[in-house]
Amino acid sequence: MGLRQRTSSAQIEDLVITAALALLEDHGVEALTVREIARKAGVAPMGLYNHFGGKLDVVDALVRQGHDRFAIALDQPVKGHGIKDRLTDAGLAYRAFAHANPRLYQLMFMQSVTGYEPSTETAISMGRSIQVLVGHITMMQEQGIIRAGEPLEIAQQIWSNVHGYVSLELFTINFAPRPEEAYRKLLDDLLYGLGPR
Amino acid sequence: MGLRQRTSSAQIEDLVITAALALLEDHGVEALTVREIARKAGVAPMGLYNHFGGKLDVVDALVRQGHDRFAIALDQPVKGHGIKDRLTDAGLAYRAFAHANPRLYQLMFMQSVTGYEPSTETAISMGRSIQVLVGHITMMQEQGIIRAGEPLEIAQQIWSNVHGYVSLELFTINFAPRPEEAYRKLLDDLLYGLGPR
DNA sequence: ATAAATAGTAGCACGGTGTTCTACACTTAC
DNA sequence: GTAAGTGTAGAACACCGTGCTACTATTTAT
Repeated sequence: MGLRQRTSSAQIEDLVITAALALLEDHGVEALTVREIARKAGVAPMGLYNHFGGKLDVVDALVRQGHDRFAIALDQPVKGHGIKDRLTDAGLAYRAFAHANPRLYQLMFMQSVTGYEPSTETAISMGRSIQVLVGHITMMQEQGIIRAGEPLEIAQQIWSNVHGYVSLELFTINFAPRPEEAYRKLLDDLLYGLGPR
Repeated sequence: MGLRQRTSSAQIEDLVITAALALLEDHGVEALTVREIARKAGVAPMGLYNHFGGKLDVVDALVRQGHDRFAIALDQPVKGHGIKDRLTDAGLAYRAFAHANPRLYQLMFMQSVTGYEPSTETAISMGRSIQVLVGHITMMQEQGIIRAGEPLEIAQQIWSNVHGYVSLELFTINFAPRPEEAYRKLLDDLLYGLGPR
C-alpha cells in the first residue's frame, strides 16, 4: 500500500477549527454547537466525529491553537525597549491578546464551556506560555531588577495578577474609571513589589 | 382580601436554592438541571417556573446568596490582629471561601454556566464585597500603611491579584510547589508594592 | 480501464436539556 | 359549601450531542 493522501483531512480539520473560532468570537460559546460548526465549515456534522473525538475535542484543538498563538504574542520584544521593560511589555501584550480574542481567552483560562477540561497535550501548550514568562524573569533577576527567588513562583504571582485583572475586566467587574491606566499602574506596583528590597 | 400566606412560597424558594447549591458543590455545574434541582428540592419542575424566572434565575439567586455570604466572610476581623493585618486577613479569608465553595466561586466570578449573566440586583450584592475591601484600604491609608490614591482603584488591584491566584488554582493551573505559602508571599509582595515609597 | 476500498455525505434516531401547556388535586378564604 | 388560587403530574416542543445506516464520490490497486 502506498502513502495515503491526507491533505484533505488536514484541510478539513483546519476548516473546522477556523469555523469554530469565528463562531465563538462572533456569537459566543452558546453558538458553539456541532451542527453550527459543521454548517459554517461546509462539512457534514459527522465529519466532526471522523476527524475529532467530538465537540469537546474540537474545543480542545481550538484552545491548544490559542495557547500556541498566545505564547508567541508574549514573546514579541518591543523594539527600542530593554530587558527592564520586558515584563511590562509582556503584560501589555497579555491584555491585548485577551481583548483581541475575549471569548477565546475565556475558553482558555476560565471554564466557559461546560464539561470541557484541557487535554494533557493542551496543558503542555499552556506550559509554554509560562516558560516565556520564566525566561523574562530569569533575565531580569540577573540584572538585579527582580529579587531572587524561584522564577516559577514569581511567574505564578505575575500571572495571577495579570490574569485576575483581565478576567475581571472581561466579566465587566471593573470599578476603575480608566481601565488602561489602572492596568499600567498595576503592572508598575507589581514590579515594584517584586523588586529587590 | 386579607393577607396571603406566603410562608410556603418563601420556603419553596429556599428549598430550591439549597438544593441547587448542594447539587452544584456535590456534582458540578453539569448536574444543575431543572429536573434534577426540582427532584432534590422535592418540588415539581414547574414549581421552578412559578417561583423563579427559569433555570438561570435560580442560578442568579444562588450567586446573589453567595455574594452576600462572601461579603460577610471578608469582613470578619481576626481577633488579636490590628488594622495592619486587615488586608492580609481578608486575603486569606477570600481564598478560604473559594476553597470551601469552589464551584460556587466559579459561578460567582467565572462564567461557568453558559448563558448566565448576573442581574443588576446581584451586581449590587457583589459591590458590597468590594466596599468591604475599600473600607479596609481607607483605614490603612490613614495609618500610612498603604500609599495615597483612589481606594477603589487600589481595591481593584488587590482583587485582581487575589482572584487571579485563586481562580488559576481552582483551574489547576498552579505551578508553585507549596500553594498556601506562595499565596502568603503573594499577599506580602502585593502589600509592599502598595505601600508608601 | 476496471474493480475495490475508502472518505465524506445525508438523514434519521436516541436520550437529554430548558421550557411551556394542559388537566387534576389540594389548601385556603369567604 | 363553594370558589379561588397554588402546587402537582405528565405530556409536548424544539434544540442539543451523539451514533447509526445507507448512499455517493473519490481515490487506490490491479
